[in-house]
Amino acid sequence: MAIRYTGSDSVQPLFEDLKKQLAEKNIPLSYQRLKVLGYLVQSRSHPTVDMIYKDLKKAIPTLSKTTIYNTLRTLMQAGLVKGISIEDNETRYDIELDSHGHFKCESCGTIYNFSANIDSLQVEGLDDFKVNDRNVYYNGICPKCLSDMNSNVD
Amino acid sequence: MAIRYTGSDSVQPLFEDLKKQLAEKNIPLSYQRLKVLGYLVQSRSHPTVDMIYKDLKKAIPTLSKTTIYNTLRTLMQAGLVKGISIEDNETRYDIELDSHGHFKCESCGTIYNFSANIDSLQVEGLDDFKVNDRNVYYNGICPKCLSDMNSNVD
DNA sequence: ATAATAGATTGTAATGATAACAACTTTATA
DNA sequence: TATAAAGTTGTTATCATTACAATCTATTAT
Repeated sequence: MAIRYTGSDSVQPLFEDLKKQLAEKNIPLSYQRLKVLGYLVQSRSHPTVDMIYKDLKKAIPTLSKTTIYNTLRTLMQAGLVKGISIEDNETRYDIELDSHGHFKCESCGTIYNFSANIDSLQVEGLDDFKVNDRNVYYNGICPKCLSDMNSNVD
Repeated sequence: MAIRYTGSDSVQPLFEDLKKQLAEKNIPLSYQRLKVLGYLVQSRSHPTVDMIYKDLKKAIPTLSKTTIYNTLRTLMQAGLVKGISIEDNETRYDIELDSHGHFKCESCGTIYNFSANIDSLQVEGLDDFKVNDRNVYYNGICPKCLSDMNSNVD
């Protein structure tokens, strides 16, 4: 399977580490920010702003969508969160961990992580460029949808 | 330099080849479609819909933006054109050639091509996935902006 | 050549994600 | 406790993209 970082045992330490990183950067963790960060850490589902909003709204009825946008911008500027846009109008957000690729299923829309050693990619002609970030996006059909398709063929 | 496919000598054959491909797929080339395709081939600048529209509007005053969208969708479905979305709300369009990476300058917004051997990338965990497309997106500062920054330091 | 039909183009209106902004609330500081 | 700074909220504005209906163009059959 391609999904990584899903072991629930790794969630808690990760969360603690992120909180520490924010403290070090003097970014105060309000209740809302804490919840957004916790959502990203625990779901690991590359959610959209709307997904985060709808889910957290249950626990925080006064929550505003603007706060989600603001918080995500703050977390991105702090380098803890990354926005990923795979040919979709809605940006998705992911905790910034060690380099990994993203696979988007064209059938169900799910975005999977997969292990990718970005240093192994042979590139040419970037000698004079200052590279800050490297992303790998794949598209295709995920195993789940592949088997669904096969069982629906008549 | 990272830019490829800019030799003007290669533009004409490329254009002819694309026209042939379209003919083979029974996609009629209207005047508008021809112009859009020609724009993509000759500029190789990863334009947005608006850029294409504004530029072609000069030559075709009756041109509609919807036609640009329609044409690009048609060309994408035919596999000749690819939409690329590097963390920007506006989709950019590129002629589909042999695999190459895209570099977006965070300062000036220009998107450069660079040579990338996507087969060399070491990935893991995609055995059960059907991969249809692979993309590599880099971010950073381009040489031009780098030198501008240096000369502006006081 | 002409009529019928399918497809392409156009302009307008609708949708939906994101940003701008001002008012209000909370937290930190003196 | 008073004051300032920052965070949150709701509303409004913006802008890319899509939906849709009307018009135009090209192709095919008569």
